[in-house]
Amino acid sequence: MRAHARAERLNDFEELPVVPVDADFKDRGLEAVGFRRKLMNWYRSHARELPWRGISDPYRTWVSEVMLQQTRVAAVIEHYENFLRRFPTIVALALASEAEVLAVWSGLGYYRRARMLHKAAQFIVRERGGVLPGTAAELRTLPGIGEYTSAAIASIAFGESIAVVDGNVERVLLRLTGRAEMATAAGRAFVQTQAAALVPRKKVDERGNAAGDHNQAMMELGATICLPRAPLCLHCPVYSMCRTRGEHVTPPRAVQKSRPAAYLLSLRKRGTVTEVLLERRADDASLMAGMYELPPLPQDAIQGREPLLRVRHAITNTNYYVQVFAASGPQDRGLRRAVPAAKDDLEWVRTNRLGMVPLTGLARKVLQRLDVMEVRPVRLPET
DNA sequence: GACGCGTGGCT
DNA sequence: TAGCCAAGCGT
Repeated sequence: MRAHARAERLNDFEELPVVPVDADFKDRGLEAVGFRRKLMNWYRSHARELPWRGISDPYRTWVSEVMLQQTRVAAVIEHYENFLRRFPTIVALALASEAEVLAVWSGLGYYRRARMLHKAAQFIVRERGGVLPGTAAELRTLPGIGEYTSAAIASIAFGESIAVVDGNVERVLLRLTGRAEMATAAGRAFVQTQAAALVPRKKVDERGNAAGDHNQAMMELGATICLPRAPLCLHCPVYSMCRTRGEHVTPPRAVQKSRPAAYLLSLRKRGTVTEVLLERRADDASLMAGMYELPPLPQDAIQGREPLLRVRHAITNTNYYVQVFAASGPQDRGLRRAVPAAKDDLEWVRTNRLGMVPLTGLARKVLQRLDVMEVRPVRLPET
């Protein structure tokens, strides 16, 4: 599929400015000094202000990098501050239960990340006196920290001169070097070499953390300018060095599927407290194991009934069209009996405790939307 | 090396 | 409405 970025983004212009390509870097590689200068000048005036920028606590950098794996910045911002208020240090995280950690992570997705972050914190406290390792090689051995995250933490938090290659950097470098379609093993190896050649060698420059800032600038360029579908080439600081300039194909996306889903909302009063019926997902479930959700209802149980709420919920490539049915009155006993779950998997939970329960994102969304749960779910320890 | 793992705002 | 998108990791 052709990228139409050029035409779409040039409404007010006759054509792109004609700028000669700096050098024949398709074979020789990008000219590093000039590239870095252009990139960093742009980054210093255009970098987004994000809560994890300009901090000096490696633990916070670690948390932010794990949260950012495959996750939008906006979603991370919503959880980052909350998480760090609840678990301000590695020790605090290590001492928490896994359920507490998952409860704060609820809604961020990829819950394995939270479990591995928790396990790594416990390992660090047990084996390393609570101190995060300071090199990429050591970080790489921790659960949940792979090639990308180890390089990101090492360069951003500790100034190590090591190249970071994420999806953004890969896209930027393939396009810059005229290999935009080379999404192969050879292409990735080429990108790694290019990225390594561009990282500043000096640990610290007159502006601060040379390698960490460079890496963040590369990613920022991919995230805000060199976009996957429609790159904003007119705003690109290294346009003059680019071989493709928006003229390249973009890979097709996976097709989306739609599926119906139905859940039961069952509330009961116990004196002054309200309780909601939740179902705990199996520990061996492939998706969201051990987390809590509203009890699912079979489709044939909801025929002819009006839902209390309709929401859409997207999981990977499937859009779930979700209906929630209330069973608060005695007339709805039939609906409650239609829940196929085993009794052991069902649990009445006080609504004022929902913030401490590891809910699935969908359960959290539904309970908040129906005012069963506060929007601010995290309860701080009594201060 | 391929696959499975979540999410929700935007259009 | 339904499709698109976005800072990886482990097996």
